[in-house]
Amino acid sequence: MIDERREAITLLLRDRAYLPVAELCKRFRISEATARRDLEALSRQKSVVRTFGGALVDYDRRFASFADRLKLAATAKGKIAKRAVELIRPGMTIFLDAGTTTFTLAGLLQKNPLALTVVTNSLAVGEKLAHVPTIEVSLLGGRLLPNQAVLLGDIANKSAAMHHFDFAFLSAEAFDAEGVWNSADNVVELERAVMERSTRHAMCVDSRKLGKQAPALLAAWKKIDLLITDVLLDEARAAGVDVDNDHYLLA
Amino acid sequence: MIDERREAITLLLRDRAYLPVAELCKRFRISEATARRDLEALSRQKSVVRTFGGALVDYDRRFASFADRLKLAATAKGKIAKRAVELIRPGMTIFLDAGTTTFTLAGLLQKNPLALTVVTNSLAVGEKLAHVPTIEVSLLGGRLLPNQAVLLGDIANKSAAMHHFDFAFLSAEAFDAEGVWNSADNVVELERAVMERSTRHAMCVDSRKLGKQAPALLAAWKKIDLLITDVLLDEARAAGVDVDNDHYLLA
DNA sequence: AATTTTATGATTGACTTCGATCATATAATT
DNA sequence: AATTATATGATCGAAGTCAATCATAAAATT
Repeated sequence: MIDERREAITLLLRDRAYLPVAELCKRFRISEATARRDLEALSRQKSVVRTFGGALVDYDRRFASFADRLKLAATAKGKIAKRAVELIRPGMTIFLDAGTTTFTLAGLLQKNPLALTVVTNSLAVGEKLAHVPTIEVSLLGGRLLPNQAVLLGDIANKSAAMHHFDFAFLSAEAFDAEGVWNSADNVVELERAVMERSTRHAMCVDSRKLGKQAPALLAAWKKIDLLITDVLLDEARAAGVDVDNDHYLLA
Repeated sequence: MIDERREAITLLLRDRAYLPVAELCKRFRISEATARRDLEALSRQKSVVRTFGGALVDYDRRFASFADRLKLAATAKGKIAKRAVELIRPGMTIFLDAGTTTFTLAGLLQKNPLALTVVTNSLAVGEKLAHVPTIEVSLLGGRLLPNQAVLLGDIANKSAAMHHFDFAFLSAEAFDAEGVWNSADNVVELERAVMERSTRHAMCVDSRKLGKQAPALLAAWKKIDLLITDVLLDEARAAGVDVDNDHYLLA
């Protein structure tokens, strides 16, 4: 009973964006106290955000704990993103991967607009830049993953082949002596398709990911154009990362 | 001064989704009264929605006055959408066009889920159905139009060719003796590309659009599989609409 | 059946927000 | 410079919201 109701509330919230306590009472024939208790419970489990007098969908929740991940190593991500934008020249067509670092990069582009074409498989990135007048945004096609707002799959891979990128900014889950890793096969398949269509590409990974592995190997070091990270070159090399100065950028 | 500040507020809100009055005061060194006046003004011009203690981005505004258009002829759209879902069988791959009627249709699918593959060029439709467990959602690729959350352009057209649809549900701006019309060339180009890849297609248009024209002719009547509308067949034929009973469905 | 746990509704007082009103300050117009 | 219009801040009573507490009802456990 109680779980059903709370389920119904989150469902309702998905459509409504905002839900006042008073309306909750009317809709479910519930006292204010219970309504508040429901909202408190839901906000505790992070599926909604409380406001004074109501609640709203955690906007960024649509991107599966995106907000939380954004906060992790936020300063490192910020530095990496900053280095990355410095590589971007007006008129370029760039690819922005799905990921928190590239999302941060998109934030920088939004604040300091350049004339660009941006292609992405992330709805978060796309929607962030769609309003910027100087930027033309294209989305890849493909399967829309539930709770992630990311496009993947065969069609996404084929979609990538329909573009050419001057620069691709890719994110990753881990990097070690073998190379750069990511979370799933379909993710690295897309990233490889993008790399093939790019003049240059950069891997944007922060120090938390050094020395780790993830389920799918994206690329060995010799295939990687540029590593942008907050790890010092010496430290990276000590961990077996096979990059030289020409393929490395300190954030 | 005042306009700049209000501009800044909407900009801030784009990132934040929610903005409490108190924070507004701090950020802009402003009294509560002014903060409230700003929010009231912005909500009057519909760019934000007021809540008790703050304001939030008009969620649906991301889809350019989508909310307003949804309300127009809502009952007719509801009926049309209902007729349309009745045509959908489990296992089908269907295309849902961008538009308020097809968005309503998506709402019905969300409430009464079938096992389906849904392809769309509308982010609103895609995000609405992405969470439904039985439905696999694919987005077309293409240019993301600012303030519309719709994918269009050459790449979108080519993307359409990567699928095959058992049924395509298309929306339109107008219909008269000549056929069915829509708002722009790039819109009808995509719709034609979709029609070519569909076993069947249905035009979903409500009575307000009868006897009108729009900038681009989508298709003449002889090329149209099915018209779903709340206009009676006799009335439609009286207005020159060249459909017979086999190609017509009353909503 | 008795007992414990959980969910709910009602009440309370503290706190917050609201809109209205008024006085002041700043900007625009004459 | 004087006047008018607009924007702002402060105050205040009304109304709304909150968390806490308590009593009751329903459900689960024994």
